[in-house]
Amino acid sequence: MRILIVEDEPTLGQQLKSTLEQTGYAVDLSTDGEDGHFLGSTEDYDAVVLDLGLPEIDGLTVLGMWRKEGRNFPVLVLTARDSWSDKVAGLDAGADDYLAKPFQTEELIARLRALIRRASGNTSSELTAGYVRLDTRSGRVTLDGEPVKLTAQEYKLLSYLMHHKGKVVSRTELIEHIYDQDFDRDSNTIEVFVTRIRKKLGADVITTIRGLGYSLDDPADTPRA
Amino acid sequence: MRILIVEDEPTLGQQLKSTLEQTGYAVDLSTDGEDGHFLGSTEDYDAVVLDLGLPEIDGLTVLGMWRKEGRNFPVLVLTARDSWSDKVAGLDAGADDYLAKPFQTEELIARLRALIRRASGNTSSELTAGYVRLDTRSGRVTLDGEPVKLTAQEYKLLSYLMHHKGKVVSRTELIEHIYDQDFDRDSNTIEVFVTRIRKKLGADVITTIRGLGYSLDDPADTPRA
DNA sequence: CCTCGACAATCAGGATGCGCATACCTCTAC
DNA sequence: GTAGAGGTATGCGCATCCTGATTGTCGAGG
Repeated sequence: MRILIVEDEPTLGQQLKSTLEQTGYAVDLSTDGEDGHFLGSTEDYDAVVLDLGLPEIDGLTVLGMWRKEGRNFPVLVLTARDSWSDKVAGLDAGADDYLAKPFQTEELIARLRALIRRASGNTSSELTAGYVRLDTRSGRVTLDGEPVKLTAQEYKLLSYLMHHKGKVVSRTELIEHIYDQDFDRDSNTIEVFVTRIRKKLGADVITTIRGLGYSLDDPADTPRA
Repeated sequence: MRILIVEDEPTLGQQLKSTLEQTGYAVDLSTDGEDGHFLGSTEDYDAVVLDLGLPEIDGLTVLGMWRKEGRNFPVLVLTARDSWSDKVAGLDAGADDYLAKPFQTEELIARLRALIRRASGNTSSELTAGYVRLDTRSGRVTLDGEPVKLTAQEYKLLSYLMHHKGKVVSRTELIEHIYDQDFDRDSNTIEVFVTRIRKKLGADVITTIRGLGYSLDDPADTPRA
């Protein structure tokens, strides 16, 4: 999962970035509205953390522009001001959630998790597909009830696929959402991790669609032929 | 739009109900968890406002039960307690948003609006023509309900035709859209793939218009000749 | 009505390149 | 130093695509 943070205060921004990275997200950080808007318009994010009190361009304006451009990633708005009218304005401008400074980092993480989960149409923090079960909250994966040990990257890949269950996900899409901005796109890492995951969870969890990408299917969703 | 409010405090509940009704919603009000759970399980709501501090059954429990039952209406949680851990628990239990008491009614309305808007943003990505069904999201094709395995090129060709259902598509147009940039135009690949698709989906899905190109027609759209 | 030319459909063999697996290297953490 | 993880490099097998030849079909004109 790839996150964009737009936060003008460098210390807070950096702190957020590293916290989220430790949690397993790929994070891009932008410190002003213009740059942030550009990134959000050109790159593909799973969620955005947006500070309203930005220099030059107001956060609300940036948000408005994104929505006008058709960008529909979930946006969590940070606001220093505590007036509820600002919050309402934010929500009406297309924000999906907001958080008033100061806040607990745990809460930010929980809200991001909820946003991403919701954006993928899931209501529970548990994702399942066949015998595989993934708890986004605890970061645990079980196969047929038995806990399975996945490495960080394996988890990220599997998590992204499970959030987009049933969808064909291209290799580039995976790379874009698992790694941040600059990463060597000509590499076979994805294939390698797919292989490793298959070794741990069974060959049939991830389906290859030759020439298009990968797909994770829930047998329950596939009406028998 | 139909809303369910589960709130044990009668005054607040009634006040919310009338406010929301003035805004144009149809509102059901329940004053305890058990009844509220029953309503949510049996009736069909567009959104639910749920107080966490309920007698008898905890709001979190109710929410958990709903989610387990597969109910996926958006839920906005009300909490008197201000501890962030409760909020985190709520979000992880499947809440879509929360609001801490006391709150401004305007804010509640704005958030409900946002929730409903978001929930209705599910656009299906299915194209159909006769017995053929193509889901652009999952990249899957079914014929009369039966899944059909197409290769990448077959899929691209079919997809393009279905996106331009009823239109006559020339061979050059197909080549230009399926292959990138320069491709040997003197080649009969398109014909080959048309043949293959016809073999898998039936000869009548793609009509040949001699000298012009191909066309994919939906029998439903074609008044009988 | 038949013939002929042009266009379309089909078939099969061979090249391509995609995806898989495995081994190898680097880096970090302990 | 060791162990585990992430990433790179390489060879192989096979599904998939393309090519080119052949067969089939349509339609106009004699």
